[in-house]
Amino acid sequence: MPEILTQSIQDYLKHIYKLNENGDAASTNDLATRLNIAPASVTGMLQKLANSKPALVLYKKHQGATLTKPGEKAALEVIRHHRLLETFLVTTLGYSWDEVHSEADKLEHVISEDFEARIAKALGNPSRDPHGELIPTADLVMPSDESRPLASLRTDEAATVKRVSDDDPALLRHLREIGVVPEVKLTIKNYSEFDGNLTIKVEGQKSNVVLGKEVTSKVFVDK
Amino acid sequence: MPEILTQSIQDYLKHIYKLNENGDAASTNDLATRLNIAPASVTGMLQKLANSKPALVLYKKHQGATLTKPGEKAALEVIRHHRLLETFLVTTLGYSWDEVHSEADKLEHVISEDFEARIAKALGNPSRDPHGELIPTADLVMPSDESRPLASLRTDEAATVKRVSDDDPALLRHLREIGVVPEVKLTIKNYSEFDGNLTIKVEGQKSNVVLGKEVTSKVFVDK
DNA sequence: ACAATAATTTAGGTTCACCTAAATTATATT
DNA sequence: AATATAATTTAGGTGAACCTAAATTATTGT
Repeated sequence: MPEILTQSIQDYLKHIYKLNENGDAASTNDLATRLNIAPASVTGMLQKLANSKPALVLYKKHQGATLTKPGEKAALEVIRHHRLLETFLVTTLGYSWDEVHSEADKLEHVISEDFEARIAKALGNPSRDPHGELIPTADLVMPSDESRPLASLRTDEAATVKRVSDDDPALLRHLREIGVVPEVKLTIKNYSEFDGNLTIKVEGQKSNVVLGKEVTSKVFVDK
Repeated sequence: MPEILTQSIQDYLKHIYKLNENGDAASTNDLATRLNIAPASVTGMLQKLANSKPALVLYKKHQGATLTKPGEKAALEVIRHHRLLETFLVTTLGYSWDEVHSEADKLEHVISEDFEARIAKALGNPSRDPHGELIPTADLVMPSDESRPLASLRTDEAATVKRVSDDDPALLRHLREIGVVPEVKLTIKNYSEFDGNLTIKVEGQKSNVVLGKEVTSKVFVDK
């Protein structure tokens, strides 16, 4: 039924996409948490999205939702808008990387394809946003991502920061302060079995930092 | 009741403001036409806006609506957003003046005060948009406008174009073609009593043009 | 295996902003 | 002044996207 993709539907698809990236179907509860709405409301919407033609999600009771091809294309369109906008806000209007997320969350739903094309061109068709996150291409293909969580590294391993999660401004300000930004190299000095903390030497920083899983699961690196 | 100004309410206030500029209260029918909705829906919304606290409009049955102070401030905020955005799109993204209106109509409702401040600064706090329309100041005061419709001029009068209506792309393309843009000088060569047509010599153009009231009522000039 | 707990769904609202059709009120014509 | 016409309002919907409370289904610990 939704030949019109409302703002709300776009948000559902975007979050289902992100939850699907971790391998499994997006659960009702996880979606409710991320969308800040009641689980019961999510059930209703998933049923609607699954029964629309074309179906945007694949949904089996109690087993969460997965995107169909059309649903994935729609999700990638929103994500492309979001990441291009974040890049644009930083590059053109001097926003810092912790300030762009909420602004992009509102703008992503209202810009035209023309606007998208114009900022993409003005920015030189970037492949990553200011947080290092990959930008879907104009034909809505998500480039492959080799990076893995910083949390998966162990003592003496070295790697390069590729991207960080963009949705927590406080975390972003902290990461900037300790120099953990895309393309910076780092080395693991110690791994603690008990709490999963990592002691890390960051390229260009005098002293080591100790980061917990809350942080290291949101930073992604390449070897 | 609306301590939250929905997109829809913002649109009502903006259009009531523009209708009020012509001296009289905004009628139910005129609003319905401009908002592309049924007159009955307008009545409902005007009642709501009049009964909200603070009241955003002054409304008496069958006599149309006028903005209250809070309503006017809210309207000017939307208009400031719109006109700054139009200026930004033209200056920064290379849009032409006939392409910006619909994009700004969507963006005006979602940008933050921070975004507004950033583009205002980047543009050097402009006082007019690309169509010459005055931009309300940051403290939401509309600068006074001395201009009058081109349609009010008569044979041998000369004037400078100050602004043109921004909402009809086809008209804007035509005006650009014949050189009728802000700050251009022109002289009335003839006025026709029968149809109100004006024959006009536009500065920098070889031949005169004849414009009907549909056009001359949407171009504003200063002596 | 069975109860306790957690996750999910169903059922029955609500609000917002629109709609149509019918009734009413204003305005204009003669 | 009476009537035709136009503008406006009332009344009674609708669909989208939420909500809460209760019921159901899954999962987990012992």
